[in-house]
Amino acid sequence: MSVAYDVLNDDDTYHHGNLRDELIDTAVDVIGREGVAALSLRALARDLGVSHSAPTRHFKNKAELLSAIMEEAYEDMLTTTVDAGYLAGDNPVHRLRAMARACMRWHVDNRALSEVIRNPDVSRTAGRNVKEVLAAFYIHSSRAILGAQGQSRNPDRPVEFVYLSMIVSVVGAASVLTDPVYVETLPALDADELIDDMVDHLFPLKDG
Amino acid sequence: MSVAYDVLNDDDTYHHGNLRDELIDTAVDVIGREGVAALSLRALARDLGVSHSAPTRHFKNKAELLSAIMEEAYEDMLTTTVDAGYLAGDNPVHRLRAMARACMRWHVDNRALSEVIRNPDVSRTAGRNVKEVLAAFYIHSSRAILGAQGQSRNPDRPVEFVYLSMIVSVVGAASVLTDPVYVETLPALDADELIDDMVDHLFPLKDG
DNA sequence: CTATTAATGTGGATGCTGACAACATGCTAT
DNA sequence: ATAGCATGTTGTCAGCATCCACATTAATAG
Repeated sequence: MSVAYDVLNDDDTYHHGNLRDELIDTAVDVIGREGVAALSLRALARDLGVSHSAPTRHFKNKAELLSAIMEEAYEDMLTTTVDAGYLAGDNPVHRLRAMARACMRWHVDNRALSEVIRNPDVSRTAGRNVKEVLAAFYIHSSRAILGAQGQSRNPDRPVEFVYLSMIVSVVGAASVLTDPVYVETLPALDADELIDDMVDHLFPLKDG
Repeated sequence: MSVAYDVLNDDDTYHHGNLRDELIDTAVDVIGREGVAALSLRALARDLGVSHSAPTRHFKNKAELLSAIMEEAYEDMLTTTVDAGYLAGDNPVHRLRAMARACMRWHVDNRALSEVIRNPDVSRTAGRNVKEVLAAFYIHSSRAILGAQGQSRNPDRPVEFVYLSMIVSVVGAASVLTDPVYVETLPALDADELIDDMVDHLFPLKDG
């Protein structure tokens, strides 16, 4: 009894074919433009020309969609950061600096994803996957930190604290650099300069 | 004791008497327990034993309520930080350290308020008031930073960058210390220790 | 002290959203 | 071919934000 459909969509197949991925993509799009609060499963479905409850097949609810985005985001952040470390060569200090810089840049370059993983309402739903990624992140980072400490950078500061300083700086920079209030309040806030400045003070090139 | 209770119990007055303030209070309560996403004007109205559209008289919509909370939060954060600076005495380094520590503590001690002012969906609605508070915050901070630089702390680093480092550390620490994922992932994460450690590295007591 | 007005709270209506259930379609393997 | 499964559709319901007309109280002017 589906003649009505053919009138509505001429060349459309019944199945969308790639709904899950496109849901995530357009969701990230919407978040980047209007924020997490503006996200609506029904609006997403409309945008993709699909019935209002089609997303249910892929994400039981809104929290699950955001959770999936968070997982992908964390994985992307991890690989980006670790890759930058390896590309930086063998000098431990250079490697650590490259990792910190890459991680900060990732947040600035992926505003929407960063906003999602920094959202408490989302991170409250984090599962084992996310925690494993963060554990891996900690391992990679602490290895690099130990290497840099071998070159007399903060040699007697506990590794966990150095790691936390890095994370805190990254997350804080992401918050400040993407927050419209700070961006408007502070004159000439250039992301690259701030990132360089912070990395220099976290892990200085010269001995301190 | 409070008027609200009498209204709830038997002495049914038509007017609530203090609805605006109690809306804010219980909203902060809810946010602290369940997060911003769980906030609902109707649920607030129910909790306060008032009709579902009574809040409209005080806040046109949810965004306006959150905006009001943000304003109060910023003001509270400013005065707490500035007061701590004055109480720390005349030594500029001590003063700056006290301010940074107080600001971090404020975020940790006021999880819900901190969550609100770090929420991009909320800060997008920030008005002149909030921006003026932040401008005042910058003035107070940069004065303290200039004083500390007179004692050879980061003497040739631009004031704005030192200020931003402080803000970034504060905001980042707030994010990390209140994020369940990080709290669970990292072993024995003590807020006080981390704050002390970060303040020591931001504004060291000894010359560096 | 009273009458008028502004502030505050009520109740109902509408439209959007999340969530669930029953049904339809197309792919794949046997 | 056909059974089973993944995917998409329609229908429905409850919760919520928001708007509106109306009721009650508080404040104030005369």
